[in-house]
Amino acid sequence: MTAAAHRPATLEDVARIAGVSRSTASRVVAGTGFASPAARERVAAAVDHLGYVPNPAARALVRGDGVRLVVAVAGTSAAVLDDPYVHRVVGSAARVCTPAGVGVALHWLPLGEPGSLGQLARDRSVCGVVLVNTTAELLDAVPRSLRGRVVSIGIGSADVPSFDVDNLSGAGEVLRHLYATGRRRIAMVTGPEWLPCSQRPVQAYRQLMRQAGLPERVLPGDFTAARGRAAAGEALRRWPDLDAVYAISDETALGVIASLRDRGVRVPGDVAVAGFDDIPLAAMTAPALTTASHPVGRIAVAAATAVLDGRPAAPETLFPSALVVRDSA
Amino acid sequence: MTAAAHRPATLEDVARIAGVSRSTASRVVAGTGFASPAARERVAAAVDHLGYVPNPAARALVRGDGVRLVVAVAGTSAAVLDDPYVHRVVGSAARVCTPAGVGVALHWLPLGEPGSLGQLARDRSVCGVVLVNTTAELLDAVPRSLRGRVVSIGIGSADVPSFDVDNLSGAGEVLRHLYATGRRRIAMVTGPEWLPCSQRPVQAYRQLMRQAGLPERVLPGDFTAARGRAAAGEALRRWPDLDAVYAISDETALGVIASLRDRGVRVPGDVAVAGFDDIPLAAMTAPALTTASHPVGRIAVAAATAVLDGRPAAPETLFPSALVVRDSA
DNA sequence: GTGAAAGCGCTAACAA
DNA sequence: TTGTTAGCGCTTTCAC
Repeated sequence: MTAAAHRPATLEDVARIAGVSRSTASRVVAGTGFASPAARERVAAAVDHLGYVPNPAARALVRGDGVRLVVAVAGTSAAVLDDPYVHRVVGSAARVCTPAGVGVALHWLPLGEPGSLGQLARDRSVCGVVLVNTTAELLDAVPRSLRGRVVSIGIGSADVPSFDVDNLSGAGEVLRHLYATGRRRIAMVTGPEWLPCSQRPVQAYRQLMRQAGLPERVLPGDFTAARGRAAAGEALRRWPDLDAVYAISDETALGVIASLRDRGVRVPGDVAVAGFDDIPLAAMTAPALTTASHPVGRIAVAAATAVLDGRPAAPETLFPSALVVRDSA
Repeated sequence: MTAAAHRPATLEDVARIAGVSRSTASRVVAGTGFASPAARERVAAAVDHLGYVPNPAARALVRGDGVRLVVAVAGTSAAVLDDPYVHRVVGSAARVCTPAGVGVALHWLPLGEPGSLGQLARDRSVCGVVLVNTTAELLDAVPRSLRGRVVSIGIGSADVPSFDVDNLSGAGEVLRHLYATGRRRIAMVTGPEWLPCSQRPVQAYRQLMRQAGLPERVLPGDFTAARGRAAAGEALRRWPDLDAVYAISDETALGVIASLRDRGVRVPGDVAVAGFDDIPLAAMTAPALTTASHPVGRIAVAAATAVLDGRPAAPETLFPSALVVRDSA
């Protein structure tokens, strides 16, 4: 790697220096096809000498396989793109895509406008799509041409493999823990109503409550701490005998705790609170948060890798969620 | 926008349908150069009819301007790429780059291996670089060929415009607040020692302590909550008369508070604790965290936009940091 | 095993 | 104002 040539080297330069044709140079650089050991060596030397770096855009153009992986987030407003969860997904995806010479783009998918997916499908620079917060409606609108290069973090469909945390059993574990520690008046703060993947934990909740003959108390949420604050007040007002709150996000749970504290309700003494995600700060709060783990990074990596590889993925890949018992419940 | 043609339309198709040449179609689609109103209209109709989406990769190839914006994070290990702060930067950058047809890539820049920047400079698919956690050494190693398309979030140089929070005055404000509320034995938990942009707050600290005739007590940190826990113990051991801790990240501050609480030290009664960033959860903890705001998203957006635009940016753009007084100090 | 040639989708001179 | 021509950097048949 020589000092910066002012114009970055191209494969043509490499070929010339190595005394071979561009085709041969291409074969050894891309590691595809045949080449004599001698040629191999001389090309390698030239690459090294020139500090040659292949241009993924040119390669993608000729092979027709795109240079951008799109993370497409469904939601009611573009504000969903500011969500910390989304940023974690994008960050992890970017890390995986970099070695492949692929960049990550971040799109908002307006609910009820499934047409925006067609746009992505017709953009030849898009090598694939990772859907986040999908709905059944959106899944149905996935164009044929996207098949095999689209996956979903959340619910999936026949055409769209899904990667998600096993939130059904995760929720079950948390709820059983609440029950086992004597809680009987358990309220749940859910995710947005339109979001299918937040329905699973609700199912788990309803089922368990029914089995145990306990009242079902569900409050809609949106994963934010602010909503947690509000929900706690509402819960207390509607159900004064409340002895536990299960929130579907750690942020929300912390909001619940903050609100409870402000009102002089002790946690976990009077009311136990549990969350979902196990964010790093969950261990630092007072009381430390009881929650269930959520390997967002690993899920995003798996989803992005599946798109990049282009191999047919399993219809559903579930990542385990583990109960983490701390102080709040 | 017709139902999905199986093969996405190209400019050629648009031109044919519109009955014009490819160049004319290109001119009206790209909005560059002349075209008669008639041509304009027919091309627009064809685009609409075909659902044509331009291929940014092809465009970038011919214009020589790259399809990826690289977020390059310096650090001692690749683990820096998992940092929530980095993810926020990547997420915000991705959002800005998407309309331009540019994807975001995430690179680790090993400390002491400035050569890795050359690699990026020679990759023609890279339209620009946003440096994060830069050092002077790295800045000096920025290749000429990157000039005009590289910026830094953190310290800058003659060739690299910097975008950063005004952490000097932010830190000053926090420290003055601590002093004004009667704290006199103030310890500071800093960022990594090799990281220049975390030195500014330390300067502010040392200067203020000196002016006030107070002891200087600095502990190295790494922005994590875990380090905060450890640092609190260390501080208590070395300086039993401690009455305040100023941590350079909210996570660290929350770790400090957790550790203090475990040891029976009351916050803010015995020891006040302040942080830096104002993460959303800072308002939810007990006690709620006193801190200074840090508009990471806006900074990242400005940095990415500057790279994308390619216009010469001001050598230094400072974003204001505001003191947020809550309960912990 | 290797090279010549064609072309991915697009833009930018240049001519008409 | 428009079309023709020549590529951008790379991969990939297809002959040799």
